[in-house]
Amino acid sequence: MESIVRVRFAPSPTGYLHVGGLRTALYNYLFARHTNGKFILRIEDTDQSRKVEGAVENLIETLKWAGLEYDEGPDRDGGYGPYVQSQRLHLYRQYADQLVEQGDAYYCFCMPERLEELRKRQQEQKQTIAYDRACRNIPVVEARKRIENGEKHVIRMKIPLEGSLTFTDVIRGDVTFQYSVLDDQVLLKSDGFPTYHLAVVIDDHFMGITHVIRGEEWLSSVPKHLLLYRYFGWQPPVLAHLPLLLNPDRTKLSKRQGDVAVEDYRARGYLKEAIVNFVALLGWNPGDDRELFTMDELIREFTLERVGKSGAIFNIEKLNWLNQQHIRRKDTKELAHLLKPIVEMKGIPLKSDEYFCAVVDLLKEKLTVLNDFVEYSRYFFEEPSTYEQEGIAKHWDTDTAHRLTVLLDALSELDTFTKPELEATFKHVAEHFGVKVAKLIHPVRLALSGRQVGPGLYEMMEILGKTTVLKRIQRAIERIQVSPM
RNA sequence: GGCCCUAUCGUCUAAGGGUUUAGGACGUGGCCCUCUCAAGGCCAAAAUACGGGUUCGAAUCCCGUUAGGGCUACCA
Repeated sequence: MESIVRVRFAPSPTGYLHVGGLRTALYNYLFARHTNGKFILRIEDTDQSRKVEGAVENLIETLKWAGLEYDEGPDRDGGYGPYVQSQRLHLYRQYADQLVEQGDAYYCFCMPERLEELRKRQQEQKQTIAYDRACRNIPVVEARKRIENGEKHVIRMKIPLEGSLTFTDVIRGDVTFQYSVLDDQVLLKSDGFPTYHLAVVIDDHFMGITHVIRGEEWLSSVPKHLLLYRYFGWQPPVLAHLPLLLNPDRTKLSKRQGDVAVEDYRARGYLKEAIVNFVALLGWNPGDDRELFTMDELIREFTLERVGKSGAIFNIEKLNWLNQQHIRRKDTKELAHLLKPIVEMKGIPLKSDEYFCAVVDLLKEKLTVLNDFVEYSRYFFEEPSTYEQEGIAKHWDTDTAHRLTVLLDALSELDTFTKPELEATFKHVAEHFGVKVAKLIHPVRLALSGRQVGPGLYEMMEILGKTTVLKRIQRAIERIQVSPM
């Protein structure tokens, strides 16, 4: 069957992909995949003053990293291109002119300074802030003459002077606006670029967009868009306005109150699986108690009907937990592949792939973020440079030195250096001294890793290998004897 | 200021008029397990913003208040 659903993610390239943007993109993506529709990426770069070099590439890279593959976009033509608004300028001009021709829009020659002053005055007098429609009644013939004379101008849409408009939003239900509170919105700026409102309507129409799924900040401009659809005689898409993502203090999620760029989370060692899972759950739930989802499961379960209405705070604690869960579930080889560059970047000498995987397998259940691995695993790759002070005080004394010496002898006798033999040896030596095995384990862990906490000691020893283990215990004994606590 | 949206544990949320002593998860506290740390298991504290209706019955429907948010640009 031919697919009919077409949705788009339409960001402005102002720098990086925001986590709120990621969620919008994700919901669009999930909806498209769930309905066997198309997911389209469109770049909304109509504000020349906010252009940021490399932002588009960065956006695309992050989107792909997160696993949101689009069917059509700037670098993937689907016959509805171009997918960058600055390359569609002729279209906007043409349709803006058509609206003027029809009498649904007009040329406006008001200078920014006058508008600024108007706003200021309205604000002081506590009036509704809106354009006073000074140019609305200039005859088109006269306006054209002024344009020919080189006068700067914009094109504004005509809002009906009275009446109201009601529309249905999939998430919010029926919403009504009085025309009287709407402004004669600028559609085409004096630099020939369209404003968002004109461009979004024209592009969504010509790209065959069936469902507009975007942030709630757009809800109040819906009447303007719907009016444009009516002026053009086009069928408007289904609308779904998503609740906003919030800072811990309930203001709109922003920089300065923590990271908002997806790439920052990526750099801090969060898995794409965890981030996707997490933002999916911010405003949507499957209707039961499940919380851990793969992308495929999200695609299967996602519906707009289960999207909530209220804003959600971006809570890092839950993300940490999800990241931990996804790390534990990840295949060791894949995880090792992700971890390797992080460790390499710190200049830590890696050993064989086999050795590295063994370490990853042992430590993966202890990681909250990937970057934790660097410090958790360091002693597997290089000699510990220091021993934790508290550990020395707690676990190392002259008695220990004596016990370790005996243990060292016993260990050096071992032919196979695996958990069962190690366990038996420790038990045996502990019994010989009449102490608990813990009395040996803790000092040895400190000797081998320099730390008080870590994975199971026998597993650790198995990976480190006999030679390294004996060497490090010997070194610890010497250290204790030099400066006994 | 005006318009619009929203309102259940600290946080994410379930419950779509009776199945509810309002369920789950994160986080927090306790216990168990245990060589440490995690993980895991068990337990606990923790919410329907407030006030009116409608109804035999309201977290759920209506109105108001309050609070928060969004919009109010030749930004998106």
